[in-house]
Amino acid sequence: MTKEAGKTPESTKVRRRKDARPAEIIAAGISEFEEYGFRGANLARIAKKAGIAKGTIYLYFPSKEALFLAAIETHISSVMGESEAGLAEVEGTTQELLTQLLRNLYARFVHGEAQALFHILLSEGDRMPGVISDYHAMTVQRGGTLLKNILARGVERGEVTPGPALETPHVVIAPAVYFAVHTIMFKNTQPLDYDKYFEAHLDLLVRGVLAR
Amino acid sequence: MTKEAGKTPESTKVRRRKDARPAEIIAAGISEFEEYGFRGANLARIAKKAGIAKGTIYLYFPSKEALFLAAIETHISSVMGESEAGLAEVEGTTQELLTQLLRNLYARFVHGEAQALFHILLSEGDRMPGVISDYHAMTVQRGGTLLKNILARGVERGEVTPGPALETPHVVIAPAVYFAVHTIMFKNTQPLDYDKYFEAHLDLLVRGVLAR
DNA sequence: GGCATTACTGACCACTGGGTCATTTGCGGA
DNA sequence: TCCGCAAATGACCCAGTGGTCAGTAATGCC
Repeated sequence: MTKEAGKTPESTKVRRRKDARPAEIIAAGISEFEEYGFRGANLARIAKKAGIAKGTIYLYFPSKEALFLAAIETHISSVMGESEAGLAEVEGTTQELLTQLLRNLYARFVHGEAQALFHILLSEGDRMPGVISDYHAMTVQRGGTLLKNILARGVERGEVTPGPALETPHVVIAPAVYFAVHTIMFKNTQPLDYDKYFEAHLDLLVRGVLAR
Repeated sequence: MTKEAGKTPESTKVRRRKDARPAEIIAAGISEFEEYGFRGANLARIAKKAGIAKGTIYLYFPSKEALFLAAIETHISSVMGESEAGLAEVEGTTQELLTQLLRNLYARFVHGEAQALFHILLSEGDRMPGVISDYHAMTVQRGGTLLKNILARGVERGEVTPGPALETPHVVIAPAVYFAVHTIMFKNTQPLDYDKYFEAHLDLLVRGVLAR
């Protein structure tokens, strides 16, 4: 998902484009950081991807860390912005809402770029508590609230039976995170069957496991 | 979790102990790799922890990578060995078995050293497909089989209702993995309440979420 | 066209850290 | 006690990389 995306098409000629640079550098940075993480990322390579000299990066960002922060920040809002599409508004049974929410979650989290971001933050989040907080707010926090609302409404409608699991909605989406983790670790050796897994996840939510 | 653990108590005196060295170096390596991961680990620091000179490491291991592999291998079998204690043998209802299995899982995975191992492999597993395979076999594979047996027996007893979730037992333990992931990422900023979470997990298994 | 401004360059610096090896030192045997 | 070997040392080597800066050239103004 990288390659020669945003460089001047023709020319080995130098161009002065002060206002376009930062975004280009950030784009190159995102692709680099996604692929190699923070430590593994290489400034010379980022410069190459952006079609500029290494020194130019330092005209716009004071350090590798600063570029990383800017890139992550940009990436988070881009990735999260997409998934904004008002879910809570949709009418339907709780099961329909949940299914839709989960499909959406899996789509971005398992196949999309959200997974790379997750991987980076999981691996190297220690170095940037601020970013971690933002990330938490935009994912866990927001998703949790949304889920709680859906479930609360479900209880009112008699579609959901109250219980501890509703106050800790984490457990409801946990299997999706597990799927992402499993994919990251084992995709090359022991990949999971997506359809089966998704069905099992839904089944768990619908009826639990133990007979009553 | 490191510090001056396993060095010769007294002395700045050099000692020749060919047979004890590898284990000491591995021990120091484990602690270092746990704290910094592979890339972040520093050979000089490992040597210091082991109470030897850097060069000595290379008398026993040809490279940083080799030491890492040896350390991980040792660590995996130590961590996994502990949890061997035959669970499948215990008599009791399916719910009791599941509860016990989960308690055990949480205990090692959330508080124990298994989490550090998980974190390393998740972050830097790409570089070592062999280790990843081993890890998969010793955790996912084995745990999955165990869980399938428990659930199958539960079905026979009429304690478990059959369904897709039983063929993908991943979803059953997924919340535990989620907890570990959440802990790794957010322990300093947004820690979860363990007891509540555990209860919610169990609740999910017992009765699902949606009313029938 | 000439000039001032400044975006841009890339050779260079400084430092880190994995890996080497000539030298030193502990130790067992004669 | 002395010798020879192998264990251990740590100064050194060098590749990789974040960061610098004197010089270059694009651009806009007169």
